[in-house]
Amino acid sequence: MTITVDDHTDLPGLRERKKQQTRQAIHEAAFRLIDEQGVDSTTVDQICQAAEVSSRTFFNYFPSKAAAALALPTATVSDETRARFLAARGGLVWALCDAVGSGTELSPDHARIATLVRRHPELLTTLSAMMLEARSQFVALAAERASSQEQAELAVTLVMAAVGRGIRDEDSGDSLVDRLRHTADQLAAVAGHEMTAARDRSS
Amino acid sequence: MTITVDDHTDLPGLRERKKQQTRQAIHEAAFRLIDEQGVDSTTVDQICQAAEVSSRTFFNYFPSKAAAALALPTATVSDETRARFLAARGGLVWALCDAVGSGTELSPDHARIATLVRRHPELLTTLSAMMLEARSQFVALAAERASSQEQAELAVTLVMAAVGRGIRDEDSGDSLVDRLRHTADQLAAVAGHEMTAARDRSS
DNA sequence: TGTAATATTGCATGGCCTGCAAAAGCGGCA
DNA sequence: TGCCGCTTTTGCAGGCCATGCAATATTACA
Repeated sequence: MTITVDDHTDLPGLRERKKQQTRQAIHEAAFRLIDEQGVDSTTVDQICQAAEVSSRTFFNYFPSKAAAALALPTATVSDETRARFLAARGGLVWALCDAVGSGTELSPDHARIATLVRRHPELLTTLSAMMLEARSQFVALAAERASSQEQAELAVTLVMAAVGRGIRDEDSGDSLVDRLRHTADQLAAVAGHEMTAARDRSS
Repeated sequence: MTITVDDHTDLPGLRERKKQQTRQAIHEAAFRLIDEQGVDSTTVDQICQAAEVSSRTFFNYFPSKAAAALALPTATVSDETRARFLAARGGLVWALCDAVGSGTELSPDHARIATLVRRHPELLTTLSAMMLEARSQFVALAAERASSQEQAELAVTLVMAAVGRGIRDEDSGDSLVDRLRHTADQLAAVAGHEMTAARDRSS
């Protein structure tokens, strides 16, 4: 007789738990060391020693030390995010801020990561590379609600640009989603203002 | 008796000319090989062989093969660009489009480079890293005309976001500067539209 | 022509990252 | 408990990228 646990909770099993544990250990070590010493002065081997894994294992989990320090989920649009986006009321950009923001926010400790990025701007290139990676997915998502492909791309471009700012001022009590919306609003203001004036001028 | 050339044209001298020539040779080789084989399949040594320089010399000119293929000028705000920006009429974003666009346009063959980037998206990360590098300079520039530091940063954020788009549709006959302005305009439209609606809703 | 300045090169070094195959650990089953 | 299939971890080999240093070649100029 198999002694399986009776409840229907998908308990992950020892295997999966250990994997997450290893991943977390690597991330923790990378985070701490890079925060203390900076990116360039920290070697992968150092991180491996601290996390007690082989360097080969390290690269099974992360493609680079910077990625390990950030440990952002593969910025994939989850089904849940997608459903919420499609159901959300409000405009395209408004809803997109929610999708992007909450997706990023999923990371257990995005506040810590934002601080790390602020203290070590070298990480910005890695971060923006990751966002670039995710971009096409968000465009596809946006296209499901946009009136045109172009509008979808523009909206994503705007929100992605806002992320850079939204991550910086972590201090304000607002959630990342709200900060994204606020920044998008400001961007529209700073441009729209004079742009409409310019359009008048040129016509 | 010194036999100096009499005219006041700053002719560069043999030394400088050779340097530019070497730089150009490296760029040309990197461009061609990467266009043919992709970034990852092209090694620095291949580029060096094609350009007939040692690999050590390669790194005296460019920090990476991707940078060599793009060969964008160190995206520094030239005095001329700065002067034109300060003198320009029109709004902050409007003028900034000119500064960023013409600065990028200085590259002798930005059209070729835009095509290369489109054909090899891996180069996007390098490109955006370069833009990130230049960002602070443009923020400083913008601050000289902006009413606040925040406005300066927002304006630069917007224009930089537009660059990504502006580089893509090289086809339209417009200049990069005009395309930047157009995109900034669109961005403002796509956001401003619903954002003001949202603001009304939340108040 | 001779000297100073600068550019190029070779060499050594260290770090990053990947593929491959062996070893170790986990999961189920009798 | 003991065995078998699967997944993860590890070691190793190897290639590439990138930088510092010192020697050499080239240019500038008097």
